[in-house]
Amino acid sequence: MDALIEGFKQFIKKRGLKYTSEREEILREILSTKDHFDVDTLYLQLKSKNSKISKASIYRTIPLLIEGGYIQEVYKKGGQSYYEVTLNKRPHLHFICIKCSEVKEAYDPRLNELIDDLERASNYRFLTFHLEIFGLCPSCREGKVSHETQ
Amino acid sequence: MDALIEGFKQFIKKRGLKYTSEREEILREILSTKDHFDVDTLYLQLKSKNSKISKASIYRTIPLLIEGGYIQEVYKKGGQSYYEVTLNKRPHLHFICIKCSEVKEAYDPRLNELIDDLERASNYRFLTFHLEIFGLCPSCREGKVSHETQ
DNA sequence: TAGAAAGCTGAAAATGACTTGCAATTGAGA
DNA sequence: TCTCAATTGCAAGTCATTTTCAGCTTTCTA
Ligand SMILES: [Mn+2]
Ligand SMILES: [Mn+2]
Ligand SMILES: [Zn+2]
Ligand SMILES: [Zn+2]
Repeated sequence: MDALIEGFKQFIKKRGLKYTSEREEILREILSTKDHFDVDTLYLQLKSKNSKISKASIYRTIPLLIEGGYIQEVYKKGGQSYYEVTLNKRPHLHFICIKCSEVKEAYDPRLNELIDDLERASNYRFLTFHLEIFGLCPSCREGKVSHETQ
Repeated sequence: MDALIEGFKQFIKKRGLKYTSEREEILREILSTKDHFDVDTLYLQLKSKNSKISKASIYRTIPLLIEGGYIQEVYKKGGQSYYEVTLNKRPHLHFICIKCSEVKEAYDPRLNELIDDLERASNYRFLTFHLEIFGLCPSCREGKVSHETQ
């Protein structure tokens, strides 16, 4: 249906890999997710739709999706990696509340400028970056007790 | 000997904790380290000096040192956390080569300005941040075509 | 300064995210 | 349809970090 899905199929085939229903299903589920996601959440989402896909397959598919440019790892929290769909996303930073674990995105053109400048001024080749700011979100700084907690 | 060590002792006692030789030894070793370090390296360093301190104690002491402002977690690499002494360090970013794993620090006042601005413009309380840039270091980008993946 | 309660410590077991081995299954070209 | 390498689910394995627990210090008090 989607040009994106078709592109993924071509990407997979071009690499001499097999285009499986599992791989497509995983990509479709990810594309339907607007938020950041981790493997466990994705697994449960698929399971709730009666999918039989295993976590192992998700773990094996994620590197492919990253190499294909479909998703990116965007931050780590509580020992797990979180990802998001790359499409329609510009580089941005993540604020992580150390109390309630809420994550919020923020964009600032100065960040991209800064990173571009740093790359130009160096002999490095920059590929991606993570900017994670840790602190207290508005409600948690109010000394409220959070019920969501980790 | 050091005012820093004495300050740590006060910090520990003020919290109603016990000031043990292990805690002091760990702090001393960390202060003698100029570079970034991880738990394993620190453990082996201590061991090579005939210290009997266990990894468990290191893992238990690190949060205290962070809360006391003596060290900070500065990035994660290969599934491990890396730390550095906070003293005499300004906030900075880390460039991580995805090929050789080399890590290099970089400072840019614009980064701090940006972060300060973002905090002022929000209702968040910022405590720390990690800016990790992933890419290829000068020697690794020299097209030594690698088949070693990544 | 002895004695006891509260904290600590090392060693080992437990955790939890992620990876890997393997036998059965499936995709894709012939 | 046949063939076989790639892929999958499951279970076992890794590995950093956490936790359990019994013995050992630190502190406080009498
Ligand atoms: Mn994001
Ligand atoms: Mn640093
Ligand atoms: Zn919060
Ligand atoms: Zn390199």
